Amino acid sequence: MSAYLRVFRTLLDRYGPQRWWPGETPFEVMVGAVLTQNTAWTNVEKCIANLKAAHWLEPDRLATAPLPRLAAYLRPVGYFNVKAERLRSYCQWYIERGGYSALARLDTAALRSELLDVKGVGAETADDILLYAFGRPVFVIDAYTRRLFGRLGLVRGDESYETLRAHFETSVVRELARESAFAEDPETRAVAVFNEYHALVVIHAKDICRKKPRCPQCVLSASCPAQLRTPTRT
DNA sequence: ACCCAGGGTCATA
DNA sequence: TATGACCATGGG
Repeated sequence: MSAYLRVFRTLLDRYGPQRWWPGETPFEVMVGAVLTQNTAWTNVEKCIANLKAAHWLEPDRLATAPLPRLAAYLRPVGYFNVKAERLRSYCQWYIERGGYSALARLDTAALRSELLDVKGVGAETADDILLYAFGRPVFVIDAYTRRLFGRLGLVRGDESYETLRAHFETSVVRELARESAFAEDPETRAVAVFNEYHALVVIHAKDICRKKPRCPQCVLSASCPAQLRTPTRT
């Protein structure tokens, strides 16, 4: 089996399917994607709970929200002034563009372009939304992905976001095409694997890197000097 | 007390 | 194109 699928299988065997993204609706996924920027997910959960309790977890409500009050609900995620503005401008765009059903009619390239035009939505947030809210075949690149595959020696890690995304997408799709055990069409298969793959990378980071004492095989934490180059043996 | 967290924008060279 | 400053709370 090829390198990227071997890593995928190893993580899947260890942790099982993650069923991402955590969130009950596509809109909640979008909100979480904005709020989790450089922030621990446990803090995001508190803010989602705040918004739900206030009945503010709706596009119309957030699009017209007074920034000071919205920022107060968002306090636990940090950067709350910045994120209040980002979340509100995202919802304004979301409503202007016709909401989910209208956006879902766009092809993936057009939808990404629209997302990137929203202030506060960068490459990773856009891809989180494309993959986990719209079900598009996009491989999300984050700091964990760079660290893990960099330390595995499969990439350098300092490539541009788009370079890495194209690399992972083509590599995984190519490796999947050699598998004969799948019946679905290639795009459905890619979405399912990209979805699980990113989730497993993040779960692996939370599992390994946060333990104390730190796991000596850790390849994800920035503060862990250990190098693990053969984690994919089965 | 220090480091890190499922980034992004803006100013500068 | 590529760094660096900045945003800011919460848990280890």
